Amino acid sequence: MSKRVSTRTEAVPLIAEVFREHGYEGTSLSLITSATGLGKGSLYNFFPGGKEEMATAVLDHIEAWFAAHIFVPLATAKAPIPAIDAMFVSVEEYFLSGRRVCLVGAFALADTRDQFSSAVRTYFLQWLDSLAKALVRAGHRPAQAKTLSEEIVSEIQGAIILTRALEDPAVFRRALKRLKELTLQPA
Amino acid sequence: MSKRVSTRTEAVPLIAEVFREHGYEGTSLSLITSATGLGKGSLYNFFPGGKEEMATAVLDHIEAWFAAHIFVPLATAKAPIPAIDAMFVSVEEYFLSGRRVCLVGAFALADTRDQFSSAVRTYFLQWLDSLAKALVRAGHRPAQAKTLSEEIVSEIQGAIILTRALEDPAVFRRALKRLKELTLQPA
DNA sequence: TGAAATTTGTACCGATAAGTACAATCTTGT
DNA sequence: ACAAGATTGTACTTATCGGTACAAATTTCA
Repeated sequence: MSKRVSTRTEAVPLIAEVFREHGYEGTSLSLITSATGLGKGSLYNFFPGGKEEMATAVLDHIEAWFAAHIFVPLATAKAPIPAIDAMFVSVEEYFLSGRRVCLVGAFALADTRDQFSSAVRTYFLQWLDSLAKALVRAGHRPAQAKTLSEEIVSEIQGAIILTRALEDPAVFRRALKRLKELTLQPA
Repeated sequence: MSKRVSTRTEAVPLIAEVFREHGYEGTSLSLITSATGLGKGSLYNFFPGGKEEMATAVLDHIEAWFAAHIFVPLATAKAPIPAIDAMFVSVEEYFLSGRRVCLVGAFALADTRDQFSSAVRTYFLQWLDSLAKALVRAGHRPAQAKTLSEEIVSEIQGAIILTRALEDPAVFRRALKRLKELTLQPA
């Protein structure tokens, strides 16, 4: 249980995992304490705003990770195809072939959507935008790139749900394979 | 708030809506009381097993609705194409163009997945299976029908997430349109 | 109508929630 | 070494949670 952690920075990814597993409402400070080894004193020292500030920190951390590993490469890499391929690899690893929940997606479904609407919206807008940019550079027409990026991001989210529902990671891998092929056929 | 309801049967859809809006953990008996007008006495009279039995009743109710309106027509209708078209119409209406959460999908993401794993699994298996059957009758090859049904069900779930994240029902409608076109092209 | 059974409001239970207060303990810079 | 500041464990508060007990009210039906 306790990972014995001692800084705010180290705590954030562990807290993220608690939110992923239990959702925002289902996450209690005692769960966070047992996941991090941090007592209330430390937690409220690191996050004076309590649970809400922890969730914000987690969402920031997630966005930073995706920006660095996915959004920026997609939007700026010279070669778009390798960047798109790398996205699919990162996505498969990050979401553990669909067994690991996308916290931002989960927040979009619950009533946390309203509380964290800006972070949720930004995350998906950045993903859609950067992916569409890469698709355009890969030879797709702008309108098609927009449609295609929406399809890809949607289906990644849906494939996580279906994978977890059926407890079969092959569902997720098949979805990624299908989506990857879609990116290779500029009309 | 209070809809003033007086039977178990009438209560179930109202309770379903509470679960959809707040998730399982976020749903409290007091929320259910204010949504239905039923006090604890009545609630525990109708649902002796408490919150868990309410969720089970809700899941059963949802499955029955989908079976009657979607799964059975898909699996048995003489003409598969109209049944598939009707599915898309029903889905768009039922999920309010993506603004309304799919409770079963949401349960698959949270740790409720374990508690209600059988209901969650069955719902999606029935959907996949009945849709694949219709696609086969519509001229798709069995393997392709299976893949395609997985793609359709996944993306419907993902489109709900994306629609809610961006607060833009057009996302959902575009996804449905795209998916519908996919069903019309047997290879 | 009146007895039996069902239904329901209310008071209560222990557990746990988020958050606060603060003294004790550690770090740190000099 | 030692004072100032940051950090943290512990005890506490208030609120709410899911659930139980049960008497009062209502319905049922002979």
